[in-house]
Order: sequence, then C-alpha cells, then structure tokens
Amino acid sequence: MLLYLQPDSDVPLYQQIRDQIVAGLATGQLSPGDPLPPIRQLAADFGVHFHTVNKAYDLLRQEGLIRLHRRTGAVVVCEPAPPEFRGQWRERARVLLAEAFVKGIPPEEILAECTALLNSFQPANAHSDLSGGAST
Amino acid sequence: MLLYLQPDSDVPLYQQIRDQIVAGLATGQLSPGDPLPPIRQLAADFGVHFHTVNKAYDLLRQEGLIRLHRRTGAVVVCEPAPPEFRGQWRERARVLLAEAFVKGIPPEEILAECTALLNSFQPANAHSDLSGGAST
Amino acid sequence: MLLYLQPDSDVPLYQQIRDQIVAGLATGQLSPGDPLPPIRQLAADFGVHFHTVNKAYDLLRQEGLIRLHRRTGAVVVCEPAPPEFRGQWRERARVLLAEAFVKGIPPEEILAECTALLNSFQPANAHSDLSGGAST
Amino acid sequence: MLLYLQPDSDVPLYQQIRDQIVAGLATGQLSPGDPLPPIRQLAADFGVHFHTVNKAYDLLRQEGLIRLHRRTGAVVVCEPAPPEFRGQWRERARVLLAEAFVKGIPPEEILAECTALLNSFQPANAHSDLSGGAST
DNA sequence: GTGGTCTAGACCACA
DNA sequence: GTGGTCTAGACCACT
Repeated sequence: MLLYLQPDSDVPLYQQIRDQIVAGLATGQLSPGDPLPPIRQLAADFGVHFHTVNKAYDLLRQEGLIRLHRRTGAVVVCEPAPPEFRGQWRERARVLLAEAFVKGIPPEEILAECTALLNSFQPANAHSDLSGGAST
Repeated sequence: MLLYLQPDSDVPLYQQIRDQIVAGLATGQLSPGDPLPPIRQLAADFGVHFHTVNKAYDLLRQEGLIRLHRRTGAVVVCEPAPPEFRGQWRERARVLLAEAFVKGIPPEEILAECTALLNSFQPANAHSDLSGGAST
Repeated sequence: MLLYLQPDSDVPLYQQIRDQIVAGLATGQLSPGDPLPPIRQLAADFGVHFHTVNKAYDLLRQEGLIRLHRRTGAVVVCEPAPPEFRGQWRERARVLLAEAFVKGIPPEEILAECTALLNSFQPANAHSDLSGGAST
Repeated sequence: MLLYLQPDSDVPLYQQIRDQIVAGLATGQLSPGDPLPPIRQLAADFGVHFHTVNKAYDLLRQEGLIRLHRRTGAVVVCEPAPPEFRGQWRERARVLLAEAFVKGIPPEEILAECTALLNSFQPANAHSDLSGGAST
C-alpha cells in the first residue's frame, strides 16, 4: 500500500490520502479488520504534517470506512452505506461521465473503462467478471 | 438550459455552474456552436457575483469546451480531448467507482447506474457528431 | 450570546463552545437563519486559537445544526434528527439521570429540574408550560 | 451485574465502566454495602488493562459512590452529594436537554423519556433507603 | 473578509 | 506508543 502525493495539485493533500486509501480498500490491498499505519508515522513517511493525515483519517471515519481507536490506532471497518449515499453518488457520477462523453469518448469506451476498473477491484475474491471479453 | 445552484453546498458555486453546463452539453441541451449567455446576465439571473460565473467559464475554456470571444461572447466548441485527459479521467473514475464498491454496492449495479446515466446523454443515441457540428 | 470558557476544565474547549452554542439555540438566543460570529473573531474574543473554534463549528455542522458558508460564514439551520439520534440520546440521558438519582436527589426533584430547564427554552414561542406549578 | 463494553466506542473504556456501575446503582443491581469485584478480576473478565478499571474505580471514589479499602476491596457507599453537585449537574442536564430540544423533539416527549428512565430506577419505588442500608 | 489548508510543535489522555 | 487537544502562524480559495 503506497501513496503517491502531489503537493502542487489543486486537490488537498488530505483528500489525496483519503482517495488513495479508498482505492486501496477497493482493490483489496486493505480489508476490514486491517490496521492503518499510525497517523504520525504515515505523516513522517510522506513528509506531511500529522494534522493532514489526521484530517484524512477523520474523513474516512465520518464515511464509516475506518474506526479510530486510542490503543489500536485506525482499523478498517466498512459500515453499510447510508440511504442518501446512492443519490449523491449518482450526481457525482453523472458529472464525471458527462465530462468523458462531451470530450468525445464513445459511451462504449466509457463503459469499458468502468468495467475494467471495477474488475480490478477485490481481485482475491473475484466477485464476478463483468466484461464479456474472452479469457484463456 | 436551467441552472440549479445550491449556495449552501460545499461545492463551490463556480464548480456547480461548470458542472451543470457540462451536464447540459452531455444531454444535448447545449450543442457545439451554441452561444452561452453573457457572463453578467447569467450572474444577474442567479444572484451570484459575475466573477463567479467568469471563473466557471474560464474553467470550461481551459477544458476546451467553450471559446470566449470579446464580441460573440462564449460559444460551445468541444475540442478533442488532450492526450493526458484519458489517464486523469480514469484516476478520478477509479476513486468514484471505488467509493461505491467499498460501500457494498454490487459491481453490476454500479455498472447499471453508469449505463443508465450514459443512456440519458444526447437523446436518441445521436452521439455521432460531437465535433464539427458547428460552422459553415 | 456570551460564552464562558473554563480553560482548566477537563471538557475540551471546543466542546464547551459547542455546548454553549447548543444551549443558545435552545433558549432562542440563536434561531435558524441567524449568523454565528466569524471563526477568527470568536477566537480572538475568547483568546483561543481559531482552530479550536473551527472544530466546534465543524462539530455543529456534522450535527446538522449550522451550515458553513464561504461568504456568509456560519448560519444556523437545524436539520431534523437522524433516526439513530433518539436511542443514543436516551443512553446518555440514562447515565445523567442515574447520577442524580444515586446521589439521593428524589425523582420528583430531578423531573422538576428537567421541567424547569425545558421551560427555559425557546421563551418567545412559549411551546407550553410543562410544570404543574401555579402561576398568578 | 454485567458490563457491556464497546472497545471501539469514542467513550473511554474507564468511562463506560464507571457509567454502567452508576446505572447499576440506580437500578438497584448494586446497593450500598455491596462489594464490587476486585480490580484485577474485573479487568481479567473483560480483557482490559487493570489500570483502566482502576481509573473507573477512582472516578467513583472521587464521586463518593464507592470506598476503597486495601483489604475489603471496593464497597458501595453513596455519600450525600456535595453542595456544588446540584449546580454542575444542572449545567450538564441543560446541554443534554437542549440537544434533544433543538433536534425537534417536543418537550413533552423529552420529559416522558426522562420519566420512563427514572421509573426504571430502583424497582418498586423503594428509593427511600439510599443510605444506611448496609450493616451487620 | 470569509472559511480552508498546511505546517510546526507542545502537552495531555488513553490503554 | 497511540490518538487528541491546543496554540501559532503562513498561505490559499471563494465570493
């Protein structure tokens, strides 16, 4: 589990940290019950202040993805999504998909990209293969 | 083409304006060659500072979606995506899809959401002339 | 609306600020739509760092009691309680009432205290008089 | 008398222990003169450090609810409330009641909740001998 | 002029 | 040794 931070990005550092941890959760690099590195250690590893990492962890806690513990540190938990999640997610997806669409990427390709990304998630459990592509 | 702005949202107003124009482009409410309302008029219509609208237009210009002329105002252009667009878009899509995935939404449902959204774009599947549609 | 902070209390400063704003909301000193003082001004008035006030405001935002705005600052909103609120509140009430009970305060007196406190809330609207006490 | 500890809660373990003992006192599961389990045994039973239990017991001792002897262990005592107790309790009750009030719960319902909780204390209304109940 | 982000570092609470 | 609190102050984003 490695983080690649871009200090000059317009995306806040704490958001980058949060995003990459979410991606790590999806790809199975992190699983429920796994501990996250201590705030201060992760901060030292990437040369940011521990407050920045703290804010990222706090975001993840509010989203129900990790739990912060005095002794254990942060552990992955993955609570179920609240009822309003679906609608808010759809609105963000609408904009993201629209961006690709208006830049001329054919819908089939956009869907293929999404399928490929989804297939890269949780490789160990192999939920299902969403692509109609051939294998073997 | 109507904008629904939420002044109390955590999403900046200029971003909301930009997002809705992008969505309008995708759904075909706006097409290449169409003029956008003058900055000051749009600002007056929605009670925001014209600097805010200006920033939204500037974003769209940087993305190659509109062109600003001092006389004609803003017109939709839809330049082809630069080579780096695809990769950057994929990274943002990865995070968005990961969020849904880790919250327990099955990949099939996520894909179904994406498909539904894409089908709502450019009614009647007439998404063949995304470029070159405006001019003599 | 005045805040009385006790720097030496075991209750964190940001919690004290949050608590007193909640109390101010209940007594009608603050009403939905009212603006809260700017973070930095409130911090300066009470000699604390603006981060401390920021954390208090952020708590209130998470509870749905205020909304933070870039331009307007913080305004009171009072969203409805989430479904899990009632049960969590009851557990905290159980402990608080038990404390008074085990210290020998008769239940009637405890209820009288609660009634008096509730009657001190929202004085302008005069919800109802919960005490059976006589008034001339 | 059983304790239900939530190690992942944001409430410190020692506070949870203290709270549940207070609740046990209120419901009559523990009465003045009753012995509390030895610190080390309670710690072992619930898999927490004995320092944690020690801190909970110390809190209760400071509150005048138990007395610690080096031989007898901890016994329930229920000293009368110090003069400052009433005022401090009222301030905490004000905040708790205000929270329910500002979240829209009607005062009648809040009072009903308090009444129900108080009625669950010390079964059969035998709350007359809160002190002096322990002897030869 | 508002809130937001980030850094730097001290001290404390919890287990 | 973990996270939490608080201070101090710089710089940026939004309107």
